[in-house]
Amino acid sequence: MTNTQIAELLRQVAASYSIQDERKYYFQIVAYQKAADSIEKSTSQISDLTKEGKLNELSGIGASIKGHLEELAKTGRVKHFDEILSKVPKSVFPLLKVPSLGPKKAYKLVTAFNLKDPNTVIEDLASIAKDGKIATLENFGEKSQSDILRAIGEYGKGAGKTTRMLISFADELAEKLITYLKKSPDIKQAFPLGSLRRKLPTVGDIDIAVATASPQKAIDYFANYPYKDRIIEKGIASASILTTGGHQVDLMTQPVKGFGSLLQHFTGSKHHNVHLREIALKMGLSLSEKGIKDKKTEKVKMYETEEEFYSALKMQWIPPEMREDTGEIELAQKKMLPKLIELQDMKADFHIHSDYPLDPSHDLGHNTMEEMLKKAKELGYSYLGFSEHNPSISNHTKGQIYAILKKRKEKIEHLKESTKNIRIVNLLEVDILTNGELAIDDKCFEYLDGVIVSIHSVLKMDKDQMTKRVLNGLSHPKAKILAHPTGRLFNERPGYELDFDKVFSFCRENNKALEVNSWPERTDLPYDLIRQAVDNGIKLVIDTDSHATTHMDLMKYGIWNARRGWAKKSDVLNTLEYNEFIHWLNK
DNA sequence: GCCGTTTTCGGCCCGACTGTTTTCAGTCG
Repeated sequence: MTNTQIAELLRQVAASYSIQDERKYYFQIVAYQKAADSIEKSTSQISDLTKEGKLNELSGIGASIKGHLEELAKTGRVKHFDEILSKVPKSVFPLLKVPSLGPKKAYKLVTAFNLKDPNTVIEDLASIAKDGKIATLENFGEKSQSDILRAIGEYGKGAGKTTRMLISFADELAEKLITYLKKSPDIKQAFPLGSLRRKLPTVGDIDIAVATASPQKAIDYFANYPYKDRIIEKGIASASILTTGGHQVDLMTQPVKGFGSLLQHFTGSKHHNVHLREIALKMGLSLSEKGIKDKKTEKVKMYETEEEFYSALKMQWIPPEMREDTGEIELAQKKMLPKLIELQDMKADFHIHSDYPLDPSHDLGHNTMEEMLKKAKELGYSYLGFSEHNPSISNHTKGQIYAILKKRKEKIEHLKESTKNIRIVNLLEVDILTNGELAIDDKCFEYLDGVIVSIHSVLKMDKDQMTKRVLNGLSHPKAKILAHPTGRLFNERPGYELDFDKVFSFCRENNKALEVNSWPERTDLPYDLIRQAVDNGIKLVIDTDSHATTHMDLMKYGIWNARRGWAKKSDVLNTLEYNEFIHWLNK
C-alpha cells in the first residue's frame, strides 16, 4: 500500500470513531488524524520504514498504531481497523471527499437514503438531491440540498481545494489579488500566507491576511473581486471566494495593532500552531489570531509583528518555510535556529543550456552563451556554468563527438578571454545510460572542467537497479553533480525510486553534490530529502536548468525549496567564490 | 492513541462561519 492509501485508511478509522461517538473517542480521532497527516507528508515509504523497524521515527505514531501498521504489512489487513470500520457503511467514506461533507453528515445521508454502493454513492446522492429529497431530512434544508449538489459538481470538476496549484501559479494569482486589495482605502496591508508563504511546492488555496480598521468594508471589497465565480462564505472577520478559474481564496482580517498575531496564525502550519498553543497553555496563555490571552485575567494582548509574538513565547522568530513542527520550535526555544540560505547568497548558476549547436541528446537552449552571460551579470553572479546536454550518441560517431566538444571548448576559452566581468565554467549535462555508463567516453573529459549527470530515459527501473545505475554514473571522477535526482514532475510522474541512504553515503565519501532543480514542476530534490542531505553533510547546488535567459529568474523557487529543507549558505556550492568552486570541482 | 525541560499518568489548540435551529452541531483551517 502507498502512503496515501495508508493515510486514507487511518482517516477512515478516525471518521468511523467520529460517527460512533465523537466525545468518547475524541483523542483517538485526533491521534489517527495526526498519524495520517504524518504518513502522508513522509517521503519515506511506510512499507520501507516498517521493514526497517523505523516507524517510531514518524511523529504521531506510537506503539499502538505501529503495531497495526506492522500487521498491515504482514497480513494485508488489520483486525482492529476492520472491527471499527465495520460499524459504519463503506459508502460513507467516498462522501468525505466532497467539500462540506464530514463524517456526521455523510453518515446521516447514507443511512437515511440507504446508499450502499461505495462506487456510485456520490452520483446516487446527487440524484437524490436533484429529486428534492434531502431538504425533507431532519437538520437538512433547501440550502443544504443545493449546497451538496453544487459541492458534488465542483468536486467532479476538481475546483476549489481538490486540485493543488504549482507555487509559481499560486504566486502570480496571489499577486493579482493583492494588487486588487491594495486599491481599497480600507486595506492598510495585505499579504499572502498559508502554504504559499511557507513555500510549499504546491498550494491548495490562496490565503490572504489583511490589516484594516473596517473589516466589514474590507470583506465587502474582497467579495466584489471582479474575477470571482461565487462567494463561498462571508462573515464579520473572514471570507472565502472561488475565482473564475476555480481556485479558492480565503481572507482574514485584523486591525493593524493585531496584525502580527494574524500573520502568525494564518501562516500555519496547523501542526506548528497546535504545538505552539500547547506550549502557551503550559505558560498559562492561550493563542489565537487575535493575540495572546492570559488565562487568568482573560485579557488578550495584541501583537503588531510576528517577532514580538514569538518573543512573548520565549522563542526566536521562525522562518515560515520551517513552520511544520518538525523540530523548529524546540530549536527556536534554545535560540539555535539555523540561518537559512538566501537568494542574495548565490554567486553562480551551473545548469545552463545555451543554443550552442552540439546536436544534443535532448533539447537545446534558445539563447546564445553571450546572452546567458549578460543575464547572469544582471542577476549579480560572478560566474556561470554552461552545461548543455551531451551530443546525441545515436547521431554521431565517437570521433564526431570529440570534435564537437573540442570546438565548444575553443568557443568557451575564447569567451573566457573576451569576457572580463564574469567567469565561466565549462560543464556538460551527461546522460547516465541504462547500464550506468555515461553517454560520453573518457577522451571527452579533456574538453570539459567537469560534468553534471542525470537520468533522462528508461525511468521505470526497480529501486536497487536504479540506485546502482546512478551511483555507477556518478563514480566517474569528473562526474560531480547529480541533476534533478528523483526525476519527479508534478502532475505528470512521481519520479523513479532511489535508495537515498546509499546515495547520501556515496556522495559524502566521494565528494559529489546533489542538485536542487528550481523548475516549479520539478523542485527536485524534494525538500524533505534536502533536509536529509543537509543532515548527512552532503553539498547541494541550486540550479535553474535554464533553456532561455528568462528561465534564470526561476532561482527563487530553488532557494525556497532549499530553505524548506533547512539548507544554509554553507551547504550550497553556488555560494562559493569562483576559485573555491573550481577547487571543489577538482577535488 | 500519543507524549514528556511540570508529567510514564494525565493531559490533549482555537476560533470562524453556515444552516437549521431558538442555543447548537458540523465543518474547516
